[in-house]
Amino acid sequence: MGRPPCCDKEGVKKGPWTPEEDILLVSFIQEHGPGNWRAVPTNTGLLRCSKSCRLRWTNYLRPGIRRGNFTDHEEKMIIHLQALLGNRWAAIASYLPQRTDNDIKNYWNTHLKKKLNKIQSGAEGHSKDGSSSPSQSITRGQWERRLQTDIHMAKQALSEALSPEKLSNSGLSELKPSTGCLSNTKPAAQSSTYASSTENIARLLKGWVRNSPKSARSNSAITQNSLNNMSGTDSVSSEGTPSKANNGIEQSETFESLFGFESFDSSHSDTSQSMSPEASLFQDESKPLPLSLLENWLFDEGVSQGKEFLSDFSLDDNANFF
DNA sequence: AATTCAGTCAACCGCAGCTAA
DNA sequence: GTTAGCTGCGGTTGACTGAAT
Repeated sequence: MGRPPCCDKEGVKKGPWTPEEDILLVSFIQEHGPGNWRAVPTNTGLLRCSKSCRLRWTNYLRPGIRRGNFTDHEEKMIIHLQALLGNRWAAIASYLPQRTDNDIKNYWNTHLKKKLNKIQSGAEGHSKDGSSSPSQSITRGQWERRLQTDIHMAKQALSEALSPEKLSNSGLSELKPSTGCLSNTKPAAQSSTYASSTENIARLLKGWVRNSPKSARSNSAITQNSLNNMSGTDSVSSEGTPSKANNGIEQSETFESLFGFESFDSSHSDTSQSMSPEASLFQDESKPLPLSLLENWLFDEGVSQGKEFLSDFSLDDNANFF
């Protein structure tokens, strides 16, 4: 009612972003901070839909994004979190603040799925029964035991993964601040057309915090920063004040705070409407979320949502198991 | 050297939830 | 209370690249 349309379908540019477009977008965000995406195309002159601008920012230009090779630890975390959370990439990404949900999703689809399939088919190859399909070849009991084992391992690995000592000692220690806010591990594949320009964008962003964006951020912007990105490397902290996080320089600190769930401090309480259920749950805690809470939540919701596999589990089994 | 194939990933699409008018 | 817009999310697509033939 009376609102201008999000983006006109005609006259909207699609496809890969050019360095010039990125610069426009970054300069706008430098000035105004992320959020209010609707205003971006009109104010910058970009012939892009606001959605596209947001995506470009969150998946590519946002400071603190780590690109390229996933560490073993990250890989394990993704596998285990996926086992627990399902394809909730945004939720998973919140545990890996330097990775975008898109990246994690891509990595899952291109690497991990295959890897797991291989492992699975390898395992199935051992349990030969010959007469029926692999999935039918194991008895229900065997299947349940295997599932229990998997879940147990996932649970263990997740709690290990989320323990601070592990974080500092593990591959995640690689999350130490790097020289640039944008990745320097850009795969060669992309470098041909654009990698060098991301460096330029990175340079542009370096002065971002110094000229920190106007703190006035819409709730949605804060929500986006705190949840979608969760990196804390956006210049807008909770309460909309410039944080000391700057261009990914404070990444390890960010990581700490993430895993301490400090990002969900009470100042975000007004953003809960747009949060995912798990995010809302976390946010209400405003302190480290015990794994058991997460699990409880998962099982509260999980049975009804895509976790039907658990419904074959007796509740007693679950109770004993967890 | 040319062609085909497979892998990767940035970007788009459509939906759902929320909010403003 | 209703409608329409905004944002976020997950699934999917398609362009690009390198390897294989």
